[in-house]
Amino acid sequence: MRSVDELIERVRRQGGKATTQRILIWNALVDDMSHPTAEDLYVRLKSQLPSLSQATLYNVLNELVEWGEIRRFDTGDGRIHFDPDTSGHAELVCMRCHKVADAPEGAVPEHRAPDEVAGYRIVSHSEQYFGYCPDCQRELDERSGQPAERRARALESARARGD
Amino acid sequence: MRSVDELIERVRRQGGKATTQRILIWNALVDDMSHPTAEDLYVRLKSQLPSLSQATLYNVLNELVEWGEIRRFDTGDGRIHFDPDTSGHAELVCMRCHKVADAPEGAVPEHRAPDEVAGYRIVSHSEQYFGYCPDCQRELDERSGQPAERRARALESARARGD
DNA sequence: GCTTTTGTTTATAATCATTACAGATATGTG
DNA sequence: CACATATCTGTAATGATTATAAACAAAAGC
Repeated sequence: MRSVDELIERVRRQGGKATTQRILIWNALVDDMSHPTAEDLYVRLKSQLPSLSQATLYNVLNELVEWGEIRRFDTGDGRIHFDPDTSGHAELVCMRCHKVADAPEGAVPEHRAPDEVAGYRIVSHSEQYFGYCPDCQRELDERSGQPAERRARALESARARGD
Repeated sequence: MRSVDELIERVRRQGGKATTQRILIWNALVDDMSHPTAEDLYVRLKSQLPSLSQATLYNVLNELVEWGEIRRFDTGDGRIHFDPDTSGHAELVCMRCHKVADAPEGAVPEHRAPDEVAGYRIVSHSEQYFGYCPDCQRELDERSGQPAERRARALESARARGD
């Protein structure tokens, strides 16, 4: 399902309604490769539809996840990130700054999920590589000579600054 | 790192201290294949060390994750689950009841993470298959003839009951 | 062994993402 | 056009996780 028409068809088939909100959210998401959080999307969508409530956004995101149309994943930053790309690629997640990047083609094994595994009906699958991005490696190395306490404090304030 | 001695050595090497709490939490985790949440662990450990605080548990879990000694992952139930098994196997997660099972050997491709991908220093990796477990498939099928509203309500109360 | 240093723990308060709720609204249908 | 009902909105509630500051305990030095 990549077009709005298919979304509408699916909703209707289940006895649901093709609302402005569903269509808006789907359109915002379908081409978004930035791994946005719910908050990211809310800020963006609010300008297009000022009446939009967070509850609706969460509801629609959850149903899209349940249908396997988008994926949700955790990067360790305390929010859920969403991704419309269900093609089977992996993400690279920095455990220090929580940046997310798609693993470059061919860098790691890729594969589609089977429809069924051990009796489970599979609708999506998700793979993440956790580690430290080049920038954070550099910063960690610079601090490695310092006493442990200062190191910890520096790390904390780096987090506070904005991840 | 699979023994307490190695844990202690690692902590010391970083200028840290081998505390009762770190050792206790590591021991509780190292053989636990149940994909526990922080709350699960807290309840269990509290009986062994009544003074243990949640903050400490979270601190230690976070450091173990940062070291790549355990993995954290999201099942969609609103809490983080932890797993000491870093061997590269995948999890099966039910999107309705949020049960977690290890994918059986050979059911899906398995592989170790490389140490480096696209400049990221990788310390762990995590793969989940999301879908519906046999039990939930059965329940969803039973309800599929009913009007949409009743279906939604039934699902909600199933969630409320206890996932 | 005893003291000092400093990393860690504890208890509690605060945060903040997400969900629940109840009334208002909009969609699809006849 | 009117009806039935799925969905939306705004707000309150929830609950997992994190921040904070004082108390504690491990390691190092003497």
